[in-house]
Amino acid sequence: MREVRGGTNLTYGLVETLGQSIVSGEYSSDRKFPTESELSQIYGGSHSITREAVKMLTAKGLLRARPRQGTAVEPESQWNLFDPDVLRWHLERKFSLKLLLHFTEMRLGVEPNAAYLAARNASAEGIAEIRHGLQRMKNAEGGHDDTVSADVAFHVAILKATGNPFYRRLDEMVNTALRISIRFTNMIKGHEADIGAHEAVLDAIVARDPERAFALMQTIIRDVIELIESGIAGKLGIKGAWLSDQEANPAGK
Amino acid sequence: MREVRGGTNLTYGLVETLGQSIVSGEYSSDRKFPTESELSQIYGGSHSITREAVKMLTAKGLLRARPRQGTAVEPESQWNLFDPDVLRWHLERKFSLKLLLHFTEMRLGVEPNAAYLAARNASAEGIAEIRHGLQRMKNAEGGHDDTVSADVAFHVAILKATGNPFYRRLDEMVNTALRISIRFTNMIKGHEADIGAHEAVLDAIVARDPERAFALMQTIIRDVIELIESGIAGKLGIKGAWLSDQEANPAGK
DNA sequence: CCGCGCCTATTTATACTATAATTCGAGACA
DNA sequence: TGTCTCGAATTATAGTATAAATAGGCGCGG
Repeated sequence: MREVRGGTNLTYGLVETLGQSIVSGEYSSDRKFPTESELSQIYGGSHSITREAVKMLTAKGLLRARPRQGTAVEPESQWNLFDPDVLRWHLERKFSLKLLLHFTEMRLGVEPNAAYLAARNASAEGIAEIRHGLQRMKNAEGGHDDTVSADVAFHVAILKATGNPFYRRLDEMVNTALRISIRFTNMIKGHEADIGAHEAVLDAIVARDPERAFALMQTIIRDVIELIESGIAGKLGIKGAWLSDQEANPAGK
Repeated sequence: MREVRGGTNLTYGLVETLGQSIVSGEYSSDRKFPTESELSQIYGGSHSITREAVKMLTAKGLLRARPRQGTAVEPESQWNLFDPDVLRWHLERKFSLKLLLHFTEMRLGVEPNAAYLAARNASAEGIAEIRHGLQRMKNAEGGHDDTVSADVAFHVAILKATGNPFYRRLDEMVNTALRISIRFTNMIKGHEADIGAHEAVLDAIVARDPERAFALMQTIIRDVIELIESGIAGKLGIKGAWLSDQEANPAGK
């Protein structure tokens, strides 16, 4: 998990404020974005601060700046979606089943294979961390820990146990996905994380059985996907306003 | 594929130069990095340019800047590894089987599932693009196209056909992985992309058979992984200097 | 001798002013 | 209607200056 440096100085504060406003849809690629000069007026800070903050957001793919055209929000297809800050700002976005589905489809690609690699590569420390995550999940069931933090800890420990830097770097993606997911499961009750299924994954990892770890994790996540797809199909009484993501329906604004 | 904006102005030029130098290991987290003032002297450009470039690299997780400490390269664990520029700069890094393995393990997580999702979600245009990629691969076999570009086109078309923005955004990761991979396969001859196996994936997608598409793509990539692991185990006559990645062996510097 | 507090120096952070460069849009001319 | 030129809009770059953060060294007291 990356140390967040927002808010400690003016530049980072502006990056945070603008980043959230962009990812949450307040500014978008089909609407006018303030010029640098306007940004300085609206948010305070000097021209230098504004330029530096705009450059940081440009580096993350959120903004583009051109002489005479000014500064604009890039289409979402240009955003660096795996950037830890961009991921985190997604938590400011209005809940949407479509977005949750996309996140969970990504988890479906990543996490079974992470479990597979963890079963092959995990060190003793790695396994201890997964075990700790599971224990936290059990504690959370009794109200002694935070459910989503515990779930995140378990899954992130598996990513780390892969020994692969790319998987490790997906920790923020999983964190964000799970925090969005909890909003969904809170809506529909009766769908808590299945601790037994998670424990089975840990057992397969400990047993150094990659294929089994893969299959078990795949099942966990496919179940979530089915649930989400049920929601999208209207089978769970979820309101239509939560079906689509903000860019998919710009006319709805 | 993202439009690359390096070199068109001083700030972007400096970002490109420093980014390459960092990712290729010329600057690293255990060695002194120039102060802003030194950067201005070494690379030219004013203080503003230097600050803006440093901020951009900070936004990508490559650098950190603190009063009095100066500017330093972050440990690789902090780098935004899925950042398109960071990925591209990996091509400047010395070849390493370990790094290729990491990339390919990531592909193993992503691409079978991309094929699965493409089989479920691909539009007619999406399928046409995959088909075009395959045709390019066939053309490349006869010397009428570039092998790696064609391979990239096929795989990226599948990512796009998923309809999922996260998968779509992994195009640079796959591109980089394949460009590194070609260096390996060029070393050991006799291991070109298996066009038939790729065609079978397309057929499964066209047939809307997700599980089959998944399995076929998984096989393609597992085969590459086995080959890489053979190389790592010394079974292919690959020299030891190419086994490890640059950060894994700082003492070897 | 060790720990704590204070001061100084180092480097980034911020502000400001000014000019240069890019590029879009409008108007004029052929 | 198309092309070219010019002016304006906005970013890009340069430079100067001060403020803020903070590391390190030194001195003093226990």
